[in-house]
Amino acid sequence: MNDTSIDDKFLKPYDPVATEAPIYEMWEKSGFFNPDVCIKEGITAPDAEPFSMVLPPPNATGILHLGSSLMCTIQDIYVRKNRMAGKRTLWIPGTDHAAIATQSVVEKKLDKEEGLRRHDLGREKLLARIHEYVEGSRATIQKQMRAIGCSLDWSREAYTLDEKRNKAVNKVFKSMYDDGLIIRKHRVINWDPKGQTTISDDEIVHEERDAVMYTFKYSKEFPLSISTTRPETKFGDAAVAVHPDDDRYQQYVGQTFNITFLGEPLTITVIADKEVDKEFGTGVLGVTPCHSATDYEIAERHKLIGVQVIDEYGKMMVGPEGVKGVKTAEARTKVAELLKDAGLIEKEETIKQHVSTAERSGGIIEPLPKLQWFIDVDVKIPSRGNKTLKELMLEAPVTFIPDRFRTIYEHWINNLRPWCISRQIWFGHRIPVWYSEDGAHLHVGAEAPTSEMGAIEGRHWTQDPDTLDTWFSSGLWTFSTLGWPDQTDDLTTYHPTTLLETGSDLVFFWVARMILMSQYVMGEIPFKAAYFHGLVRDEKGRKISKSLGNNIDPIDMGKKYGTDALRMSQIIGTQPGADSKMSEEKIRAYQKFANKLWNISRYVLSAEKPASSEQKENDAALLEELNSLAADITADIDAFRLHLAGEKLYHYVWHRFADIIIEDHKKGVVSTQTLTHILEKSLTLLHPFMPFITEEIWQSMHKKQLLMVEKWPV
RNA sequence: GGGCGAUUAGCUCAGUUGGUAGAGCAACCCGUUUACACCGGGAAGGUCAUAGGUUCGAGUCCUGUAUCGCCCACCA
Repeated sequence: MNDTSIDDKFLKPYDPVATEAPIYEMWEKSGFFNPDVCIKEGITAPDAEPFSMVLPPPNATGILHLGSSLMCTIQDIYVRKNRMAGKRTLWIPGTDHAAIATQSVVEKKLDKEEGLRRHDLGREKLLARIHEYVEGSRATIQKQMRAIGCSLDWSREAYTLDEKRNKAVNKVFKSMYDDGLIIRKHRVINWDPKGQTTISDDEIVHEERDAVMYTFKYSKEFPLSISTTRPETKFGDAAVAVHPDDDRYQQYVGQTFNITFLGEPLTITVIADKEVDKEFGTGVLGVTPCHSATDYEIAERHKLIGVQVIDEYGKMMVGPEGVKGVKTAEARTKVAELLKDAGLIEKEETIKQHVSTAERSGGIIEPLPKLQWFIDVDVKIPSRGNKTLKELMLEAPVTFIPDRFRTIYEHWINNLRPWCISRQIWFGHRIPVWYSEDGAHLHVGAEAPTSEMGAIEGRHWTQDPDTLDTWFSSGLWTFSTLGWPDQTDDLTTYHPTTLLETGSDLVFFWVARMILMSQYVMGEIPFKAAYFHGLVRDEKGRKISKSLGNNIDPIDMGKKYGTDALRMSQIIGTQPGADSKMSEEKIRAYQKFANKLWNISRYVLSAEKPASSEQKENDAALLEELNSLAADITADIDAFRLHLAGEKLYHYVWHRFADIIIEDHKKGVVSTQTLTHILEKSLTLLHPFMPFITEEIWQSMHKKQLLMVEKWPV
């Protein structure tokens, strides 16, 4: 008899647009994205092994790009496979408030559209506008994640700046403060004159530029010549330093000179310090404690104090006419001219120089002395076996994929300096520190101290105006999303998380910070393995950028070729840690594959069904082959070889199933029963990679259960 | 300056412990319209960057070189 019930939709090519949204809705309604529902419905055993991941929270400013869709696809493959394999599987969504990034986007928007600056609105109003903006863009992000097919547990969604996460942030801050890890101190920090805030060492991008190096003397009377690319800073010099073994200058070491530098009085002490390179320039280093981190350290060692000569807007605070009040770049030229006029310049040469710029604003970093909050990574922590944060990070048993990232990570930790965590912007977690009116007392906590808390009565307390580096709250993500500081069941079950998957550009910013925070707060690693994907580039291998206009919108691609085709095209040919190239042509290739699968299903579903079960000569061998494929695919996924798993499935479905097995069925050497079985198992194995079309076909086979929770066949 | 990665068919890339080079796309020839033209069949295409070494045997391991790329870095 003929099965006439095959759906008419199979008579046409596969239509992803009509299919995908209803399928996602069906999944979401089932509640199976939430592991608790899976247990309640008997899909998952209550004592099954957990599998958990956090979604790297996209920036609240973000729209989805090809990097995000690759990330979502990889993670969704793991989540779906493990859920099908019977694990208690949890994947937590969220968004990142991305402090500086978001505030600057909104500020630019306000300036452009309404001509408003941050101080026109004030703190409260600006924050309200930012929150409004963030709400809108979070909704977009959620929609996009659904479009990619992410099987995220939306009931557990989190936001790095929501109330619960704020509670976690404040608690960690207090605890780190009490342990002496968070300290407030004066240091030369990275000041971004454009963004008007400090930034951490990691938020600096080095750019190579041409610069003129001047070799000159402060004055005629001064015996030593120095070399610098920044003569304008020399008004702040406190010393000149030479190497202790440099015979040329030993006679001057220890002497102090009171001189005049272009009309400004300077007191210069000659010191010996091993930091100085004898071979560079004249071998004499002008020490400017307030405007160079190196010089600050040298000065500290020799107990010298410098004067600040550049302000927060990058303008000169001292100097003669034409220098004072002028921006540094301009002042530099002017000082060079004045030195030339005074006959003090000995040499001028153009050299290549690395300039530090702020990652977000592009502003040229001005090292300035400031009182800021830091996390010290070299303080012994009694509650953690007297180990330092550095040690806790180094010994964390986290597997890196590919493993070369472990070396990169360790190298970074070994060179880590105190992490500056305070920012002079308004959007973010407010530093939970209060100062008494007279400045003599300090209180750490979310609220101003009350008398019960042992505060001194009658004092007026003001909260620190600064906010925290966005990575402080991101660092808590694996446990703050699971309910910490409350001791929740989620925390017990799902932490440490099983896997973290993210871009290789986040090794330091985020991955290292999560390991730091989790090791300190939880006393355990945040995840057992960290998997890194590379950059997604265009077909010519160029970075995706606004100025090149080479952006490919994954949502558009999904509509045009099908989300499954997009997912496959991003997985195949992409190894962990390596950059990948994307083109529409590649996506189109997998659209054809989706359609092939569609037509295979059409054939199988309309194949004549035998009255009773029958065996054909090729059946046994085919089933054995399929079992071995399933084992192979499982091993590939578990060993992070998604590109191989995807390729093998593609090859099997097209060149074994379609080309050979179906043809053999036509010849009568394969039973319909076996054919149907092969289709079902192929759909199951393909489901994590191509969830929409496989579910759609599965549903057309009149299955009671969703393919999404079908048992993984190994 | 330090570290890392890549180099395989025209293009994009596989090649998991060393055992006679693979796929997709493009191009070429032929065919088919009752699963699929978003198709089928066929043929073509590579001294695996380069020079050495280890081995019975190297795309795969070791050393050097070149080119490209990335990350880190307080030589002013």
